[in-house]
Amino acid sequence: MTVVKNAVESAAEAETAALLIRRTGARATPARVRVLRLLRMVPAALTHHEIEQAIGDLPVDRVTLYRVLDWLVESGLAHRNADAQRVFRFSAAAIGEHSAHTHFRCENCGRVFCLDAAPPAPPSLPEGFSLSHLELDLRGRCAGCTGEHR
Amino acid sequence: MTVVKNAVESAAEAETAALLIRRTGARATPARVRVLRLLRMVPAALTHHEIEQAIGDLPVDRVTLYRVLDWLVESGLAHRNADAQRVFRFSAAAIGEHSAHTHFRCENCGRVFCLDAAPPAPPSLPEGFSLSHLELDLRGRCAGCTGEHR
DNA sequence: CCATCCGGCGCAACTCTGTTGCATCTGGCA
DNA sequence: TGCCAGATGCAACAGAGTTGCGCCGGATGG
Ligand SMILES: [Mn+2]
Ligand SMILES: [Mn+2]
Ligand SMILES: [Zn+2]
Ligand SMILES: [Zn+2]
Repeated sequence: MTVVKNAVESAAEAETAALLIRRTGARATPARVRVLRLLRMVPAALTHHEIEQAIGDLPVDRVTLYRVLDWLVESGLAHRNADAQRVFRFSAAAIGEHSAHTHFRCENCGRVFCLDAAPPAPPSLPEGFSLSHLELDLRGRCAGCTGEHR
Repeated sequence: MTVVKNAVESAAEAETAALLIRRTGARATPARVRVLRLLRMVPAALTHHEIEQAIGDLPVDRVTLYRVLDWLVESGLAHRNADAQRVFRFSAAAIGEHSAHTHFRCENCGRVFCLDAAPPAPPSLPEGFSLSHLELDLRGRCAGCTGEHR
């Protein structure tokens, strides 16, 4: 019952991912669809390694996965940022909007959570300075990690 | 004239660095003093590689430099954070005050400027999240780099 | 249908950044 | 000055990501 429902939802999610990919003019290959679907369904920023684990059955080649992730970032469908352990983490981009938004990074598990709080207004800069990027960097412990030992 | 003055200032900076190091109870070794002095004099967060270049004469062993940087971070004299290219960058910690303040990083020359604008108020977090660090990350072009080609 | 083409894939080898093990050396104190 | 815990230097290692190149298979045109 729930199994069937999940399977249907799963297929729908895959189709959505495929559409988003084709919309860019590129091919909706299995690797791309599977990775984008995963990123869109998981509320966190995942590492290359975590993604490899998560799509364990029918494994994707290591390099292919790197190239899929590069392509997703380049085409605007995903974000990449280096975590505190200097490993890249990938998360699905918000559909319509590329606009800046606020992130919370858990210092225990390394995951990144996207908050819907609007970014703060930029402060006044010294004469001659120009701003191209503004982001509020928030770190601490996520709900899942609060109260865990160490 | 200016040469002499710079040399004196240079020695004074080195002595300050040595004092800060001894104050922690550890040895003020040449490598530690040279690295901390550099970080304190440069208004930017530098990579291991950039630091190696900057203290070019009398080179420090690669591994020793890594260990010096680890020690500086561990002892609270420097900060480490991974940049967008997933490389660690190191900067001197503010002496008395660790309080959050606003930084502007020039994407052309890489320098970091400390603004006196107060950091924004923290947004409300999801249930169970706790905040330990808040920083406004501002990037763009500094006054010196505005209007330069590329 | 078939030929062709080109984007994507798989594998191997490589680079870059940082770490670990271990022998040797030395800063700072007695 | 002599001592020795704590630093250093060298070599080997590890993880994350990149590059080169030949191959494959889906799209496209006849
Ligand atoms: Mn996000
Ligand atoms: Mn600062
Ligand atoms: Zn967490
Ligand atoms: Zn600049």
